[in-house]
Amino acid sequence: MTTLKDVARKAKVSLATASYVINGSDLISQPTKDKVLFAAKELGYRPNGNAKNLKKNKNEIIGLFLSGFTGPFFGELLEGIQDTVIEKGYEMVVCASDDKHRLLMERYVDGAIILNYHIKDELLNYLASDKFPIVVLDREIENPFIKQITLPNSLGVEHSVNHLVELGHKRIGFITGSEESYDGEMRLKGFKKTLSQRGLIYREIDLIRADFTETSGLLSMKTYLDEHEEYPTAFISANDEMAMGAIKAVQQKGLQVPDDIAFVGYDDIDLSKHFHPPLSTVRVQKKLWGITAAETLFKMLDKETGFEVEDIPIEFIPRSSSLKGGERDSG
Amino acid sequence: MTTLKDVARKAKVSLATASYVINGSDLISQPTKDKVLFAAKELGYRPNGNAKNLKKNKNEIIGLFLSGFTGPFFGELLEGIQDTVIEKGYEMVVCASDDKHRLLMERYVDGAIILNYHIKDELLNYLASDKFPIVVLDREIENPFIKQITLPNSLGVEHSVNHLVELGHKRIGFITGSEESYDGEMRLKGFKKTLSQRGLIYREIDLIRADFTETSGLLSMKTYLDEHEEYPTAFISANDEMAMGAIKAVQQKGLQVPDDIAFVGYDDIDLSKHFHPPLSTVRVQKKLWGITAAETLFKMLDKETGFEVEDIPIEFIPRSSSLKGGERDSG
DNA sequence: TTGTAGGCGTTATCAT
DNA sequence: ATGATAACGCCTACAA
Repeated sequence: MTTLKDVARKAKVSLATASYVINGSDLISQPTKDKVLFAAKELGYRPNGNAKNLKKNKNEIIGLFLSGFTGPFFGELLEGIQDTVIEKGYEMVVCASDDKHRLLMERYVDGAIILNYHIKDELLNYLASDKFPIVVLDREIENPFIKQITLPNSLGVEHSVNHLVELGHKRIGFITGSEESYDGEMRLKGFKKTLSQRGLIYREIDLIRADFTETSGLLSMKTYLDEHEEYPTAFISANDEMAMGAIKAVQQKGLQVPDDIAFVGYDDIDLSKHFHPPLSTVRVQKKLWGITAAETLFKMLDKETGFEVEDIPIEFIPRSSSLKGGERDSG
Repeated sequence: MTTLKDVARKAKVSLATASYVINGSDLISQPTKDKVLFAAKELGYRPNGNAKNLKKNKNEIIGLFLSGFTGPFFGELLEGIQDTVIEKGYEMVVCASDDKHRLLMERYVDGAIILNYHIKDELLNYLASDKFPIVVLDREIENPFIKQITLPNSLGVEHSVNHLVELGHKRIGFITGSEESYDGEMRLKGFKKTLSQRGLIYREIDLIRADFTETSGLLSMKTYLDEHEEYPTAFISANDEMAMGAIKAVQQKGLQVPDDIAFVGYDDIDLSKHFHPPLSTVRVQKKLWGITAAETLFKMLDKETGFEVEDIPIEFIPRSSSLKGGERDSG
C-alpha cells in the first residue's frame, strides 16, 4: 500500500513537505504542491486513518450502538443524529455490536450513543470517562460521564389513558412488545400508573405481548380475540405498528373500530393519519430525540458542563380510531 | 488515557510481557499473567485500536455504505451481512457517508459494501484494489476488484407482467420511486421490456413516480386518479409499500381491488400477506442478498478467485390483489 | 520554503 | 519466561 513516504519519494520532497501538502498547509510553494499532489494521484495514495488518529489521539467518529437491524428501526432518530454529527465535522457509524463490543472497547469512536439492551450497565460504567462520553437512550444510569436522553413515555401514555377515560372507557387493555425494550416497559408503567390514578384496575389478562411489528400486533390480537369471551372497550398500544395490526384483526373478526373497540397507538408514524380509521396516537419527535442525543454527546466532548437537557416534546393526537362520530363533531 | 506501558510499569514487567499477557500468549507464567491482568483492571486499561491496526495493517471491520437512513431501510439485508461478518470474526459498521467519504478514503474498513448512489463509480474505481475489495449492490461496474451482487429485478417484473397479461390485462401502469434507485430503475426497465415482448405498449402517462413509501404511494395514486379520466386495469409497483398506499387511494375513491384495478407489488414484505386484499408480489430473499454480498467480499479478502456468484432467487406470489374470485379458485 | 527527527500505542523479532 | 527495541504511517515542533 502506498504511504506518504512513497509519495514524497516520487515527488522528490521530504516526508514533512508531502504531509504539509496533503493537509493543505499554505506554507508550501505552488510548484511543490503540484508535484506532490500529482505523485499522490499517480500512486493512488490514501491516507492511513489509523496512523493519523493514533497521532491525533482522536477519530472524530461517534458510534451508535443498536441491538439489531430488524424490528423498529428508528429512521428519524438516525437522521437526527447523522445531521448533527455531520454538522460537527464528525462521522457516525452504526453497529449492532456482538458480545465482544470491540468497537466500543478499543476506542474506534470518540463517544457513543447506546440503544442496545445487550450492553450492560457495568460495561458502560467501565468505559465512560472524561475522554469517552456516552449517551444512553434505553436506560437510566448514574454516572457523571453518561447522560440519558429518554423519551417521556409515561407522560404520553398518561394522555392516552386520560383521553379514553374521559370518553367513558372503564376497561382498557394494553399491547406491548418484549420486556427488553425500555420504552415499551416505561409506556406500560405509565399505563398502570395512570389507570390507578383514575381509579381503574389493571388486569394482567388484558396485556398483550407482541414484538412491535404490525404483523405481530395482528396475530396477537387475533389470538386474544379467539381466546377471550369479553374484551376491553379500548386498547392502548406501545407503538403504532402494533395498533394497526391489532385493528386489522378486530376488523377481520367483524367488529367495529372504534365503536366496539377503540385504539390508541404511540409514535405517530407517517402512516397513522392515512390508516383506516386514522389512528389516535402520541406524536414523538424522534428526529429531535436524535439531535438532542448527539448534541448532548458533543457538549460532553467539548467539556461543557452544567447544561440542561430539554425533554423531547410529545403531543397527543386524537383521531377516529378512538373517537366516535359524535365525539369527533364535538371535539 | 492508560496505555499498555502504564500497565507494564504498574505490574513491574516489560512492555513486551504486558502485551503478551493481554493477547493471551501462553509463554507467560501464571503469576506474571495475574499481575498484569490485575494492573490492567486497576487502571481501566483499554487497548488502542488505532495503534493495533496500524501495526497489524488491518482492522477486521467491513463497512456498509448507505445513502441514508430513512426510506426503505433493508433490515433483512443488514441482518444477512451482519451475521456473516460476525461469523468471520469481523465487525460491521454502517454509515451514510457524506460527500467526503472519509471512512471509505482513510482505510477504516478492510472492505466495503456499497448501496449509495451518492458514491460515484469513479471513486470506487479509485479505491478498489487487491487489498481493498468492494461489493456493489446498486450498480454495474467493470473492475477486477469490484463485484456486483444485484437483484434479478427485471426477471421479477417479467413474472408480474406475464401474470397480469394472462389474466387479460391490456393496459398496465407502473409505480416507482426516484430515478436514483438502481433497483427501481431496473424494475421499470424490466416492465417496459416485458410489455413490448407481450405486444403491449408502454405509456408514459401511466408511470407514477413516488418515493418508495406507503404514504407517497397513497398520495401519488390519489393525484393520479383525480387527474385522469381513464385508468389502467392493473398497476405494478416497484415495491410493496407503495402498492399498499396506492390500493388505499383506489379504495378511498370507491373503486374495487382487484375488480376495477389489480395490483402487484415487489419484495413480499412481511405485511403483504396480511394486507386487505392480500398483495400479489415478487418475493425477494433480502437476507440472502446480504449474506451473498458479505460472503463475496470475504472471498475477495481471502484472495479466492474464479468463484461464481449465485443469483438471488425470486418467486412470484399471486394473491388476491390481482386475482378475482374465480381466478383464485381455479389457480 | 523545506527537511530532520521524535513520538503516538502496539506488536513482534531477537536476545537473554 | 521475560526484556529491549524496531517498526507500523503519520504529524509537527524545531532546524536549516
